[in-house]
Amino acid sequence: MTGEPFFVTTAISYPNGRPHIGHAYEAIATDWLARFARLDGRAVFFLTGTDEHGLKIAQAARARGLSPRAFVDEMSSLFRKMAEDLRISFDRFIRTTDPDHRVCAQALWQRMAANGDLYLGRYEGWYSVRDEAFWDEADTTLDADGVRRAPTGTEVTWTVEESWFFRLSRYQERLLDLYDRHPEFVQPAFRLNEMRAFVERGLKDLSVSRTSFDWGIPVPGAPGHVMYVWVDALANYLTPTRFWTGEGGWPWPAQLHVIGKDVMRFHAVYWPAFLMSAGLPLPRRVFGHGFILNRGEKMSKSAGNVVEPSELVQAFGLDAVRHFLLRAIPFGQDGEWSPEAIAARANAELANDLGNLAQRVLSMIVRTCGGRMPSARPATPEDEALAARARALLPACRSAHEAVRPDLALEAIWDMVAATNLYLTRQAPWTVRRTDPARAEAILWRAADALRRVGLLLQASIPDTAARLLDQLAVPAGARGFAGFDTPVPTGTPVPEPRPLFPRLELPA
RNA sequence: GGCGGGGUAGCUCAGCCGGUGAGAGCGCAGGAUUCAUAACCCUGAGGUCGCGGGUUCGAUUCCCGCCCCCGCUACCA
Repeated sequence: MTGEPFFVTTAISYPNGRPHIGHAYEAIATDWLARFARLDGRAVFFLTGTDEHGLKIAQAARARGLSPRAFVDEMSSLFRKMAEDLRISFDRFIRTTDPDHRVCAQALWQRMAANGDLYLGRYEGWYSVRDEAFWDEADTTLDADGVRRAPTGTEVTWTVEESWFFRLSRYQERLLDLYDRHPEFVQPAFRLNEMRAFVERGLKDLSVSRTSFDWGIPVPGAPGHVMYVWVDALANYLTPTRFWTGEGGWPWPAQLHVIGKDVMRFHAVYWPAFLMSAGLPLPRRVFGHGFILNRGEKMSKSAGNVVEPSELVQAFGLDAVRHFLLRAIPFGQDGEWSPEAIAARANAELANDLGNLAQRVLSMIVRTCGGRMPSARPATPEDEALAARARALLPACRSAHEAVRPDLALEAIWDMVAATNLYLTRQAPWTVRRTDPARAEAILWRAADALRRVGLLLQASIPDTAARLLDQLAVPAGARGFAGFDTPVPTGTPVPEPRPLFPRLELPA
């Protein structure tokens, strides 16, 4: 049931700018997956990090008057800090400048070369000396003065550069076969269709080295060449496996790569082709999530709507942010975000539905049950109905986890919270206890146990709040894994005086 | 242009292979209640189900045309 190891990754971030809510979203969603799997007793390896090579980094560093190395040291630390602030439970924060990653990327390269898939060729295109970059012809303009210019306004000239190429064209059939045999490889499903359509149109070989800049991993045996993005960046997933030594690493393949929809092709086409070339197993799945739009608009510096994750956490608290992102947006779709939406969701669900439920149940237990966990007593049909729902919650959440849909898991959990509130209102233990104290205790026990299960499951999404809830329910630290899902808190266990679980938030002015 | 997906209550969306009075959550308005974080519970809100045709006893659900939106259509990650 729970034996399968779970190696899960985010994409690595390109730290030429500061982390934004999009980075936070991917990290939080993947963190939910990792925490859930750990709670479910699986061996988890959660990898995230930064992709630090390339021209843009070198340019950004120069603009700051820093060496590339000094620049990425600083920028990467911002991403790591973000992950820590968001309580992302990564097992390794990888940097593509890490020594073992360099070895890994070169080992991958050599495997691909050994398979005859890398050859020296020429990369040609419209090159801007000022930008140090090639531009698509479609992006350039031929101005009235007869000069062709890049979007940046700099002059471009047709330039030929020596480059290593990967024989991607060899892999068209094998990729299509992969999509046919393992349609779950690319998710959501509509992305698979896009990837298949892309591959069906025919694949050209891929330029995978550059000589025009040197901030990158050297190509083995090819002085002057550094790897150009794909082999370097994608190899990060392989680095913790130490596949090149055959020992000491986390077992490959990864179960899941969580990525943004913008890097779908690189993970669903190039990456499996690289691995096939290297004779390595493929990851089980690649899941492309959507973007978080600020009031319906993509964030950009020019629009002045860039929000840093730390600001959100400061304004609303970490769990309000985590809860909103996981709950409010169907994972895989784009979603909209606003301060009002975060606060409204937190108030309605964390404070009112959940927090108030905990408060009403626990305060009655403390006040009317002598501060000790009551006992179940014979169950009524209403009790059984609630219990059946509660038991079904773990399987439902497991399904949502398997489907990479935290939103569906949280929907099921909040249905349970609502059912428990309704149960409590209908059973009215505050009235029953005047005539039948034992029955009132049984009702409170039933509600408390539903809350306990909710609390266990919420550890994946809102770990701080969930921990407080479980503390208040007197759930022992050793009984908080899903293995204990059907194990109630023993009758008679002292229950502490409850404190409001989650405060109502005021809207920022 | 090609391929794919969409346009359903103020907002976000459910609505398998056509059929009793078109749903949920949020928001809003009433009510009830007081165990509880003015929370929980109940009720209502009267939406051309994008537009126009067609098939059918009957279509939001099938077919055709049109309008609009979105994704993919290779070297910025």
